[in-house]
Amino acid sequence: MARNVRTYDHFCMLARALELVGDRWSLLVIRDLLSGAKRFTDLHDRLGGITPKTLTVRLRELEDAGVLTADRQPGRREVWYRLTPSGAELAPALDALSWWGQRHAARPPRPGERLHAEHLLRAITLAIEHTEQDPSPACWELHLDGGGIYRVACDGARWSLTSLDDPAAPPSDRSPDLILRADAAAFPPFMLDPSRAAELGVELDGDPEALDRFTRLVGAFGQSIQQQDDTTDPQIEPNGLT
Amino acid sequence: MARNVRTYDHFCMLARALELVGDRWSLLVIRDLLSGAKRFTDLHDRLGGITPKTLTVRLRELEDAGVLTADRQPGRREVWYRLTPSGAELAPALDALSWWGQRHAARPPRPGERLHAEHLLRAITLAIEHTEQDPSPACWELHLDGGGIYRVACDGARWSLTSLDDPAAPPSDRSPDLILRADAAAFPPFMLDPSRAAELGVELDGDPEALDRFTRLVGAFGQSIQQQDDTTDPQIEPNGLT
DNA sequence: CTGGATCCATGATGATACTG
DNA sequence: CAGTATCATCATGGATCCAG
Repeated sequence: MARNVRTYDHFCMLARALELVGDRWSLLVIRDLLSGAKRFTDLHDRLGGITPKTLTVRLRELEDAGVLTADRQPGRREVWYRLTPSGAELAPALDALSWWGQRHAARPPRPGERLHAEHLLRAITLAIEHTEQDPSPACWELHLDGGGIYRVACDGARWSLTSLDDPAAPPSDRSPDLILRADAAAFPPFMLDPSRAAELGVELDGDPEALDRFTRLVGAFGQSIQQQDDTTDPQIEPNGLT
Repeated sequence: MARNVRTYDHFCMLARALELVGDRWSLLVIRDLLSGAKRFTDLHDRLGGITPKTLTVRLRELEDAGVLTADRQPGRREVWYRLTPSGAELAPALDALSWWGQRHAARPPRPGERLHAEHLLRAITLAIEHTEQDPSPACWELHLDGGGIYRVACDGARWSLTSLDDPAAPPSDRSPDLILRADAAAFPPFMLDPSRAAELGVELDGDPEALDRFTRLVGAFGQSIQQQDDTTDPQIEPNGLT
């Protein structure tokens, strides 16, 4: 193999980590695999802007680094990329960086900025995780026409985001207490302003308590984003989501 | 200004964070400022391998990003670079990445690899933080001939690493219970194998309990590093440091 | 001396098109 | 679906030089 590994040559664990996952796009590839395995084109779609060549190179580097594996089943065209246990352990680091970004670089989407449902869901899940006091269990199932199926769940302590399109997605340990159906294109604007549900054709079903909690948590996130613009240093306060 | 900011154009808080601090060398600059303010040449020494041009560009970018500030006191030649509160809040993210590196990419120093006392101290502090059960307060002061002065301290819950060469270093809230004096060159080999203290001319003073704890914690770290080589995927177990 | 700036070489990334 | 191929551009490294 002998891939072109740019080193720092420091005896430093951070430098070592960055040699493995610090290249441009690498952490974003890992981000998109945290919710479950993806195919090459799934990743290419979500990573809008990356060229196929760079994506190929990154996938090979991360495979060499032991962070992900490529499942190439004989007789199937598709290649499913999946995090190894080592790669999955990067979750706390990505969450910490994302949470920093959310507090210091949040702003409403800009025109021309790609807005993928999965990234929006990750931001909301992270905000809830960091701000909701005394979380109770939850299981929301989101069916996005043309955008896949996701599960956002809380086990009573931690929240998680899972892509149910991954053929090996772990089964739920509880049935959904809320189901959302929406067009993939309508989903992001809805999440940023849940009051537009009817206008955007978003269907919500579930028991009243779950619906109320969903609307409250998502609404608080949307407001925290809409309040920010490019000139302020945003600060998300631990309130409003309790 | 209009610096050349390479964007991802994703509505994603991780991508936003990486646009600010994800360039090559950026997180290592922040790492070296976490222990206190540094001058240009201090950073250049610790970042061995970075060119002055790249360091200049990174410092300007991070200043624009609000992560650090440059103190240029009139009448003084030195420029002291210091993290802003926003920059200091990156500590959990850097710790998470470093800890991942320590568990998945640890190995003894390679020939030709730069081994700076500060980076070694950061690795040890992090390992102790993650593995010691029920930490009690501690305050170690390390005087390195030609390598500065550091304080490694525990307040009873969290460990910290502070460079006492920073003219604005926060005062200690307790007097040191252990003082180490060593030549800067002798310090890294000593930390990786504390039994070589006499041979390397390292002086240790303090009360017996503190000395015992220091030797135990540092010894466990050194062994966990020495056990690794480039072929194994290291795993640091939460034991031996209790 | 510190804190850079300048010039050039090279490697990494981007844009676009195409293929097994 | 999962990449390659080609070309252009940009970021980084290496070496040297300079002003306060």
